[in-house]
Amino acid sequence: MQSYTEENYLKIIYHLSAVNNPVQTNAIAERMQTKAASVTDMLKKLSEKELVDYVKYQGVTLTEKGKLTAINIVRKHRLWEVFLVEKLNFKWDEVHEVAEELEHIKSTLLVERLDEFLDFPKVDPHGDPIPDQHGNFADLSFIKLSKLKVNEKGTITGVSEHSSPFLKHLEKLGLTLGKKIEVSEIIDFDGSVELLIDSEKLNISREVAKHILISK
Amino acid sequence: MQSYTEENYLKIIYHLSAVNNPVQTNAIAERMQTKAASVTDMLKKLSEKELVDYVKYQGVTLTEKGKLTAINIVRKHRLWEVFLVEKLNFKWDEVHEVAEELEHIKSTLLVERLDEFLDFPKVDPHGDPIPDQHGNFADLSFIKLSKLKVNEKGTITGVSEHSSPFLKHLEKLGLTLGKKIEVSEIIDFDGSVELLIDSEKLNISREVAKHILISK
DNA sequence: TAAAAAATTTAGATTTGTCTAAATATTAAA
DNA sequence: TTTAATATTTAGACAAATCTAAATTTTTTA
Ligand SMILES: [Mn+2]
Ligand SMILES: [Mn+2]
Ligand SMILES: [Mn+2]
Ligand SMILES: [Mn+2]
Repeated sequence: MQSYTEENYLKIIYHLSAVNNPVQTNAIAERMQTKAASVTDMLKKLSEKELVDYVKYQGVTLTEKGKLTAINIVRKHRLWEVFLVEKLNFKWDEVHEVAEELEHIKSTLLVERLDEFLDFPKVDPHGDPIPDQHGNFADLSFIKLSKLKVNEKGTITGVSEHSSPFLKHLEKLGLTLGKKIEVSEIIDFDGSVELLIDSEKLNISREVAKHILISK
Repeated sequence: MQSYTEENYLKIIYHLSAVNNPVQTNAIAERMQTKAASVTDMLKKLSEKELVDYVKYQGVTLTEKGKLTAINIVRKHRLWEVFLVEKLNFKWDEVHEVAEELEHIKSTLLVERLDEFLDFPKVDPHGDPIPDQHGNFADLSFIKLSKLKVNEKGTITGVSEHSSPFLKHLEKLGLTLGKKIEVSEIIDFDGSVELLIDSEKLNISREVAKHILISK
């Protein structure tokens, strides 16, 4: 059994390793809002428990056991986010903090019943895929909206930035999951993107476009 | 803000003080499954935070602030139990352990939305009253089934023992909340009670009868 | 009311997770 | 390829919550 803290380390290592493997001490420290020295201590402990492979100065990789543990936490996090939005009418920018706490509740029965109650959702309110109880993800293919060319069409199916200000901004612009969009123009001057949504024109910054995920 | 551990102490002091006020160190130690010395340490800390009034060797009492904190945890515990039974099809003997974890989740919005989602329940799956957000309980009056005389009738509205074996036993006997019963005989020999439920006779031990709560 | 028993507190350690400052290793630059 | 910069680890401390063993206080019993 892992502590709350150990679970958070595993989850963060899991997310970071998607970008860069093995994962570096400083990267973990930044995400955990702690100091590198504390991370080193924890890596030794997780290594002792065979949840990570850790080589001094070289970085850390999850073992199979560590990976499954991490994925299970991600599963719980995302299921709770769906619950909060679908059943308790939370906004998509309000769920993350609470899910950070709920993801540590231990009962397996609870998770499986929650999954069933929510009708086995495949994605969370931000379009992130929800792994099944064996840790398998349905593979969804996304493209960044910023990669689309003029006249290309697609549907908003995710976001790669989860901060409340960003999500609220999208909401205000009407850029929510499921919306169909078409790129009508890409402005030379600043790279901003002009979209057609419901036959209305809308200009968004390149920065925003980079964090909107599209499927065709 | 209190730690998970502090919250558990406050909740236990709250429950114990209903039986015996001020609450004694050893009583707390037993309920917390810890040692008296650890309790003394924590009482000093809670006293420091003005959550309890503590006099060395004399025992401890909750302050108004401590009491409200404790009641809020009880509120969350019971709401989550309702959720587990009503929405996730848990049995009444399966909910307590999970609720022990869920009761510490911090979001106020979550609690109020959950309350609404559950349609503002007044009692939990064991018949225990759920306080409102201000800490007020609807006052329900119970009598122990063991206090009823022959020919008296009533409805099962609660239990005063929450262990899984006891609850499963009641379930098997059909003695669930809402059932109407009548005492048809009290056996001299062992004090056991003969009931009429749905015109069927059922004999239960005095020990069981003591933990079933009746309203008329 | 003095001794014995029970309850409680203090003293001193331990574990977990954290920190700062100093030492060491790795990587990048000159 | 030596030096400088960056990344990481070690050493030593600390706060929270716990424990055991010993000391103290309160309560009960004789
Ligand atoms: Mn999230
Ligand atoms: Mn999410
Ligand atoms: Mn309970
Ligand atoms: Mn209950």
